[in-house]
Amino acid sequence: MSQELATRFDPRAIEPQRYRAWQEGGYFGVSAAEVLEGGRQPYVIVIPPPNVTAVLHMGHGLNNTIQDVLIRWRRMQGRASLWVPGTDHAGIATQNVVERLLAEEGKTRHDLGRDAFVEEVWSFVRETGGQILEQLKAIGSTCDWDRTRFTLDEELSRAVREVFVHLYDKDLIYRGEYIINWCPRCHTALSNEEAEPEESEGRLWHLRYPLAEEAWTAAAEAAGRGASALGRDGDARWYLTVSTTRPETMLGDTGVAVHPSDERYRDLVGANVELPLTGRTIPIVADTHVDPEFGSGMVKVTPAHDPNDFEIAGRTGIDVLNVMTEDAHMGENAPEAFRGLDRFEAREAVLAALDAQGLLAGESAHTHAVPHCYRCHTVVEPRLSLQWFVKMKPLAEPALQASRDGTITFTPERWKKVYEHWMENIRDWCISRQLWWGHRIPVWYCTCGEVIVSREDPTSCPACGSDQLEQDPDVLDTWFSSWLWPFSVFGWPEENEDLDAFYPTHTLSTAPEILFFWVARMIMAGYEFLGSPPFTQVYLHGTVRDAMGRKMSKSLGNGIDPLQVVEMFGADAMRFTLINSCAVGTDIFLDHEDVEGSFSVGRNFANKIWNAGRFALMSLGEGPVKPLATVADALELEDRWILSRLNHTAGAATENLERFRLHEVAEDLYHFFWGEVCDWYLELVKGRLAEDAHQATREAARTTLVTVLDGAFRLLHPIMPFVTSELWARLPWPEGQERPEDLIVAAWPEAAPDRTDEDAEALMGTFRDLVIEVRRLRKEYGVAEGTRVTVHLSGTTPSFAAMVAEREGSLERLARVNEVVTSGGGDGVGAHSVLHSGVEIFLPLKGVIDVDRELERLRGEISRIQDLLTGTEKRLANEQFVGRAPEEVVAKEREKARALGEQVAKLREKLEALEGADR
RNA sequence: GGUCGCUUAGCUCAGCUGGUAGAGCGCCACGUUCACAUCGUGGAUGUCGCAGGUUCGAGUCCUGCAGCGACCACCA
Repeated sequence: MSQELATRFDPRAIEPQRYRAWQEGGYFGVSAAEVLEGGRQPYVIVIPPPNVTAVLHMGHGLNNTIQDVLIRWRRMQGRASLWVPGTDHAGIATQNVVERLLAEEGKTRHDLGRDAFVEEVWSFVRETGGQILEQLKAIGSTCDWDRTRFTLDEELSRAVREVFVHLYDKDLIYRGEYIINWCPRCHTALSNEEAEPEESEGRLWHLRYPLAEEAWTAAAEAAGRGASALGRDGDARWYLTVSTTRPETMLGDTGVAVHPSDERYRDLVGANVELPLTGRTIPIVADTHVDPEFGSGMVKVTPAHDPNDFEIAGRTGIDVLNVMTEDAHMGENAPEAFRGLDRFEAREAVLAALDAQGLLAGESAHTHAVPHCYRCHTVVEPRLSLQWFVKMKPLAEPALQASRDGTITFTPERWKKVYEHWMENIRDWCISRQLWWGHRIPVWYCTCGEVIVSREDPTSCPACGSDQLEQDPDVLDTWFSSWLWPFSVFGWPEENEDLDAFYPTHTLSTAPEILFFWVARMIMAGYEFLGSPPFTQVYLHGTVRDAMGRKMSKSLGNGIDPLQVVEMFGADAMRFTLINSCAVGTDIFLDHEDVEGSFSVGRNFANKIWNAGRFALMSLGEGPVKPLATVADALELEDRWILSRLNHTAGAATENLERFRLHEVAEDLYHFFWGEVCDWYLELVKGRLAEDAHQATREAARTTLVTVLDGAFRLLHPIMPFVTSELWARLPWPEGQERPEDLIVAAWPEAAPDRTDEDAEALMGTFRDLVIEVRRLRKEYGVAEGTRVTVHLSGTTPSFAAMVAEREGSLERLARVNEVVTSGGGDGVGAHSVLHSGVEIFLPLKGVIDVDRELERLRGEISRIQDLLTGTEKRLANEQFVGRAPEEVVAKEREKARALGEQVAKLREKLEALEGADR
């Protein structure tokens, strides 16, 4: 049967069938009964739901591979391992996609109207949405697909509605006028997290505001005290100077502020200022927000267009005047000359108008961070508007406590601090979005003024009985459904068995970028609505970046398509490469211009596993395999050694998985399989597996090989499920031992202290030393590959000598040694060396290599290098050179001299070894 | 400005509780011995950012300095 296996691993030939077989075997699904009645311990992960319109990218590839590794590992441990999949309706993102499609037909969403547009989005989502879940199957994800959820499902919408009403009834949801981040293009509010600041070179303009005449006397005195904001037009009017990066907002100024303890301006507080271009008069007020040290210590206050200024207005009682429309054009409150202008046009116009009146004092360069819309990149406009908010402070308390007392852990741990810092300074959450796609806010307004917040759609007003109710037009922030995900997927608020069995979940794996957006809010929701944490371990993985360190993204075109990688090298290769690169807390670098190079580690390893398995299956033959216990007496050193190593590796793998040290798991398994099983065990055991080998030793080797491969495949399975299960399924099985029906549910190997064999490990270590040293000496002295050599050892211990005597066949095979003399000796021409164990090696070379020719070659080499060295030393002795050449050149020359000197010394040593002895 | 983190081989990074510096990729040489050239064997390359300190011993702990980065908050 083994002849069927190709010499190269071809993942396309096995992966799809394997996945189908698992699905048909029903290995992904877990029922509540298994936990509640069967007593199985659950292990649950809810997937971070990708956007319903998303296409798999490498970030998903990484995150979902991590989750699948954990899920598969726990499943093998016997846990009721459940991974719940699903997608997110992704408000703005999805609406944008459909709006763009409409735009291609020259239509806007307004042309369709709300209901038709939402229906359009639905049909788009039904047709093309969720393809990412299909793509997850190609990378091997073992989600329980029967539990797939969507944040707009009826069940989940019920949870959203319940939560809104619950919070509203607790006075934790309120509606208020606030300055929010507004995207004038998307026409919606953005949370702080959705407004992405970007450093930009801006300008700071200095504007002059004339003081009302009655304040001139005070102004003159203030100027005498060093009030730098004050100035005068010759002998005429007094004015003050304020600075701004957004001059157009001055049209909405309703005050000028100074710090209350700023002595310079104390007499001017309460005085009036004539606001240019508007004909309005505004007061000077005192507020602690002003930094007396910055600029002139005087600030223009625009409450409707700046969050800080809005707060100043709240404290000082000055007016709030909105001069812009929702498109960020100048609105009806702006002077007629500017009305209708876009904000940037208005900026120019205002500057020109001020300049014309001599009120522009100048400008200076100014670097500051300007927030942009995370979706469309438009400059965000702070905007006064009526929005719904959640009071977060009360929700944050238990969620903060959970981190502090260790109920919830963060990996890497540094995120704990970041999380706690954010929670301690939490702000209210603006949850309304001016979109059509999403959960409609469950609030109705009656003409009588009554506000109805209800779990069911009301038909009439409970206050006046009118049926003229109007629902709030806004929808909820996408995260308002996402934060309920860990329990809404199990049917909450309905009491049910799934919830009992699977909530709280265990691990949440995601990117640190959404720690605040999502993770923190889920924790708060868990405590508020179910009184318990939604999960107990938060694992935050790194970002996938390109060779230049840039985040992989569609817009930069530097992404690598995971499906392409699967097509080229297989899912196993991709999974291994990703896990092998994700050391805790570090980002992953892949080169999109060299996909093959990026994934060669995984591809090569998968191929290595395949070929080792292929060889083993061929060598094992068809006959029955004996159980380990029955061949115990016939085990050879290498058998005991590799079984001990397997045990050790299993222990390390378990420990590292528990601590999310996935990179270490991958690396350890790679070295165990390649560096120990393949490089040593298989090589050592080849002779013993031959048909004509001694029966007892052959059976011991067969049993050990099966045991080791079984163990190795189990350990590798979570990371490389396809190649391992394909080979595992073909392994012959020890007689009388029960064989699990599939590797995917085979028991995870747990380490046992009594399976560690210290003696075997130590002896094997010295044996490996010996082989490596002989190989090295052979190469160094140019012994031809096929030539056999004799090895003399002195200073051996009896056990070492015995071990070597037993391993002569192996030494022949591994190092082309035809005889080992352990009684010391070893005179004559040859190579000497000392092992770590202190044993001395002598390799006679007389008759093995042409000593005279080697001597001649060495002498030639030495004189050649000596010439180079002499030249270099001459240069270094030359004062002209050392004095005038650039320092780095001289340093390089010194380095060269040192290296050459070392080389010569080494060659001389070798020469002496060959010459010294009498031949 | 605040907080956190990073600086180890040409590149990307491991090195978890202090005990003789590691991996992958790349590089050099040799190799068609029947699992694998997506391979084998051997090799070269590091004053572990700089300066101090604790210790028998420090890449690992402490202090300072320099450079880089992330996040948060932003000063008009």
